[in-house]
Amino acid sequence: MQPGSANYARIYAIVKRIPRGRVATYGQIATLAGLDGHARQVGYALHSLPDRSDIPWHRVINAKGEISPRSAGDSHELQRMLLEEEGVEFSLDGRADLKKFRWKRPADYADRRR
DNA sequence: AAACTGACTAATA
DNA sequence: CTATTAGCCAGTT
Repeated sequence: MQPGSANYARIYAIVKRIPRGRVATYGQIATLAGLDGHARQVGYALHSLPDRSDIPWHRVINAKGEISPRSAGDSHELQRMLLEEEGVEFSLDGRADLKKFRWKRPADYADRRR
């Protein structure tokens, strides 16, 4: 983790809630985390994430339903593989059907905290 | 401190 | 479908 982890913590908290076989977009995460408009920040948070963290970072993809390629040019393949194992299917273009796999936060989970 | 960068998104053309 | 523009804002240099 890194400086200013206040926001990171929220982002991670949301990502952690993404159930198996589901994905969420950066913008969505940002909004759910109360950081509406900070989509990029979400990307940063995940970027700084240690490899063996318990955060299912691979379930976070961009608004096109695609896995965001990064300069490093490696882990995004792994990401796709992980998602496919969870049941998320990718078309030949490497896109997932957000209509089907997009995670939606349960409306009444509000009291679930503690 | 100013400029640059970036796992982004959405609206237009 | 691609290209362009603009909005967003923290981390790095």
